Amino acid sequence: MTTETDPRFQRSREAILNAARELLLESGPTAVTHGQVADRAGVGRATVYRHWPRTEPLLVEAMATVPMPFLDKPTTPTREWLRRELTAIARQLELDDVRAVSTTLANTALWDETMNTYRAQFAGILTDRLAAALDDAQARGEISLGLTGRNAAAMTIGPMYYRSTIERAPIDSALIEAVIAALGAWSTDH
Amino acid sequence: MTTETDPRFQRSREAILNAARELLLESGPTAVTHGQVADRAGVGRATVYRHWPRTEPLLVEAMATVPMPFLDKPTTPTREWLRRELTAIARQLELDDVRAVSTTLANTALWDETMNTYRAQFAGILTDRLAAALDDAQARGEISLGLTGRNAAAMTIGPMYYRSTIERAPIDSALIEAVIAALGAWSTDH
DNA sequence: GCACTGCGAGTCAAGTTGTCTCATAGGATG
DNA sequence: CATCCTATGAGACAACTTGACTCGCAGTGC
Repeated sequence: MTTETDPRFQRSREAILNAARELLLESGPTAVTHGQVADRAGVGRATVYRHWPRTEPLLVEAMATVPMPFLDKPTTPTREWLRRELTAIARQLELDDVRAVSTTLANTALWDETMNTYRAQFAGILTDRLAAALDDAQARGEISLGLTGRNAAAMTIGPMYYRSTIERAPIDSALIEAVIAALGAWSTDH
Repeated sequence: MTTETDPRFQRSREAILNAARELLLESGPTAVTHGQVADRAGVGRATVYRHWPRTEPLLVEAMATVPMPFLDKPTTPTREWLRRELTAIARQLELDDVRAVSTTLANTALWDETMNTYRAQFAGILTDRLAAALDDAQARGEISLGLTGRNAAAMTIGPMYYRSTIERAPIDSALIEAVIAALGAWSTDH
């Protein structure tokens, strides 16, 4: 039996990750310390140090346990798929934990390389999936794109992200329709 | 002579604010502690406590010393004014300190009421100024708005903010043109 | 020069951080 | 069931941080 498969190891690991996530959501990234995590998780402080000698990687892994909004596999018509997916992202952004994770990510990534890697990965997935779906829609003649695939992610998710994290107001469907319309000229016969 | 006008008081205050700002930009909000600020500012630790018994208000005031991008007084044609102002905001967002302040604001405001007040104020100024300028442009017949004034700020600043803080990539002029076009139907004779 | 007061340096208790040790008990193996 | 292995909890520990307080000094206005 290796360490990784030991049930005791797994139990501690899960308890620590859950505690770290709860602390992040309740009190912010600064609350994720070895001591507070140990108390919350009901494990010894030494155990937290054994699993994660540094808090940053623990915070990254704890954040990764929060279900983040990603774009699902594209369906046609692309416009309907977009409306559905963006509405889903809007709903997710209303959740405290998604806001906490995304703003913590954007902030801590400025000074922590581990966080920056996670940020780049997160942004890359969204950009790539949206660009691929839109390229496909254009190839099928559903849209004549008004901007590059690279700019599409910023143009669609950007306004919702800003509304949710800076303005801290709900995302109305008019905003979603506006960003969809802003992508280019949609053909009517789809 | 009151305390506030005492040059010694002012000198300490400035040195502390500068040190706090430098620490924020170099190492993030967690680096802004009484001890580190005192060392950096070249003042005694007790002096920092005398001026700011708690670190959050110090952090807020230090952040307020960073020149943030705001929309300048509108000129006509509104489209030109917008292009100029958004380009200025884009340039500002490329600066490390503006990114640091805005992401710190979005993140810490989730758990700190002082920060949340500052965030609301910041967001409100941008939203109001943009809405006023666009309403005026519509009254003058320069644009037929495709969205509410309330959604205009998210639609224009959102994509640039997302590009700069989540994607961490430069803001190209195509993105700026795209957000301007997305606001509505611009008349050609202006 | 004189009175005032902000300041630096230092002290102190309480709490935190990171490391280490050791007895215990959970779990695999036979 | 007996045996071995090892993750764990409890605790000790030094180093450091935090927040509060004291006091002599020196910059400042009069």
